[in-house]
Amino acid sequence: MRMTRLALKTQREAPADAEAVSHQLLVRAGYIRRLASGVYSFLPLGLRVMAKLNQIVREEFDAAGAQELLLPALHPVELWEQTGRLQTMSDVLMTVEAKGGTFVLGPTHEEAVIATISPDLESYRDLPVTVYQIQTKFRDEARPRFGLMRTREFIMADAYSFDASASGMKSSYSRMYQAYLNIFDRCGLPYVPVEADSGAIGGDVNHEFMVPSPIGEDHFAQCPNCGYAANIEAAKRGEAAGKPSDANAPEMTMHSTPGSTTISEVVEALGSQGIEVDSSSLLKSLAFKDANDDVTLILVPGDREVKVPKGLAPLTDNDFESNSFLFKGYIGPMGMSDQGVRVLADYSILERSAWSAGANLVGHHVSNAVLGRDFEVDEFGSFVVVGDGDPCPNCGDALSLVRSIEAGHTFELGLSYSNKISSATFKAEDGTDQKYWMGCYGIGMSRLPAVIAEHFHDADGLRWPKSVAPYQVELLTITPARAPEAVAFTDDIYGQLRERGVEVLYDDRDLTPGVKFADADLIGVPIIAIIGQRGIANGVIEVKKRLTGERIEVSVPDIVDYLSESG
RNA sequence: CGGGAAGUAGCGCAGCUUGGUAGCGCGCAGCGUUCGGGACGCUGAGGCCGCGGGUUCAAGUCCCGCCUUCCCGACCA
Repeated sequence: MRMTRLALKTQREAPADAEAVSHQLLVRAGYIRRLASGVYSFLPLGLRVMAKLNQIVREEFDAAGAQELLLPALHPVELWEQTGRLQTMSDVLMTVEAKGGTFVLGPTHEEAVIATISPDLESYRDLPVTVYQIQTKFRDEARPRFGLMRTREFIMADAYSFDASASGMKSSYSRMYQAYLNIFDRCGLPYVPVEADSGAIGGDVNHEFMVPSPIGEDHFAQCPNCGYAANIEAAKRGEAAGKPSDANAPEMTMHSTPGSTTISEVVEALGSQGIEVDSSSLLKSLAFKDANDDVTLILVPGDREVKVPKGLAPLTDNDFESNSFLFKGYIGPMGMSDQGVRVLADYSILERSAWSAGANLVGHHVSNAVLGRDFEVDEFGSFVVVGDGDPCPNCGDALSLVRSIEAGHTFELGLSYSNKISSATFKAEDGTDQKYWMGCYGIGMSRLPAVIAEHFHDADGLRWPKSVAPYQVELLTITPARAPEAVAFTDDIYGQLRERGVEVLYDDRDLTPGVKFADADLIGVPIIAIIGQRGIANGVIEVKKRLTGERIEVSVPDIVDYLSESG
């Protein structure tokens, strides 16, 4: 493509609303442009990058046995009522009122794919099948940000596997998992597959593909020793080398702490009475109820955030009334088993012998409550949001937290969707109707250019890896208006390279050299060939590798071969 | 949804305190000089100063309401 013909205008300054480097560079270099908050157009260069990424996904998904199709973006609202997600995902759903009724603008396509494909999957003989699409999704994000990173309209590659059994699902899952590894490898990105929480999607086993980044909105915990890696929402801590409880601690003592119902207030109230406590030596005792309204108490250190196990919900004011022995703000673990309350404690509770805690009496807390002497715990486990330095659940080494961007997510859904949609059945070998065992697999395609740009840039601009670059080679002529020989030469090799199928961007604009160099660096094509009268006279062409900054001279007769091989 | 900041030419910004002919840089058009790392001179085009109302002889500027955008938090496949 000749730049004199290319719809492109680079900008020297980034728009004021661009915070992230990727956002600034993609806008400045003319890859994307904002149309509304969280809504971006892909300009010709940006679309070429998307096309490269889409091709990588198609090749790897196809190789894994998946078949491409295209589902609608408009979904009849009834479909979403069936699975209950009209309510559970209402925060992000955008709807359209049309003559034919109400439609959901698909934020994900589990419902739509089942409704579409189930007529073709009537028998166990038809399974397994994996289908995928690359499609625009809509989510009414509370806060779009960082350019392409979090948008309200975005492109996702999403695949769905259908199997006749749990084991079949697992093998479909592992094929797609491998495809994911291949895809991120080919994008040149550093990434870590981590165990994840399934969130609103539901299901059991699932992995997120995380790319470490300072602008990431997620964190995962990683063990440098054994390789354990899990999203902060799913990460578990292990048991530290335990400290035995000290039964010789001073007697448990009650203190008056009126009006102190938060950790910091209690620390202050006790401190003013000369009792040395800080938030880490105060028990945070939180009461939850399960589906049967049975109460569970969870103990974590006062400076830690509790990670609530599935199936438990915080007590409401009504619940406090019906459990008259629980006083909000003054709950402690002492005597709870007598009340029929199950007491769970984080492993970290084992690391200290004497605790301060609520006294189960309004306006009072106790000090020197000792585990095994003054209170009992029914079960220890991982009940905190994991932090830097917590022991790894596998090997006990210190975990570290890594800030990261979620680039992809894979789920074993099991029967969770099939059970909610009546058409999700097939005839099994024994003649009975069975439900599909499903998996789903999503990659945030329109997010990837931003993730890659975050990783591959320098002060001068973008530095695309070859596999996703909009063009492989850029030809840049110096002062074309005064260098007819160089122009004729460049026209010639431009034609030859195109004949060989090399993707070439040709900066034939009659601008001062500085502007052209700066634009080349900004746009970030991996190989830049600089052609001037001077080089031609010396029989050499200067070639710059954008990624490394390396400059080499290639003799004129070799230049086409060189560029088509390295490009 | 809570807290903060901002909307003036395609982009980046000044002008608002103290009301009186709307400016600068980049970009854009023309002419000339330049030409291996974002050159220079001259000329020119381009504005519902976010929207609506109010105060005033007069509002980009003061007052009220609304809208939009960005940041922090909450939320979140």
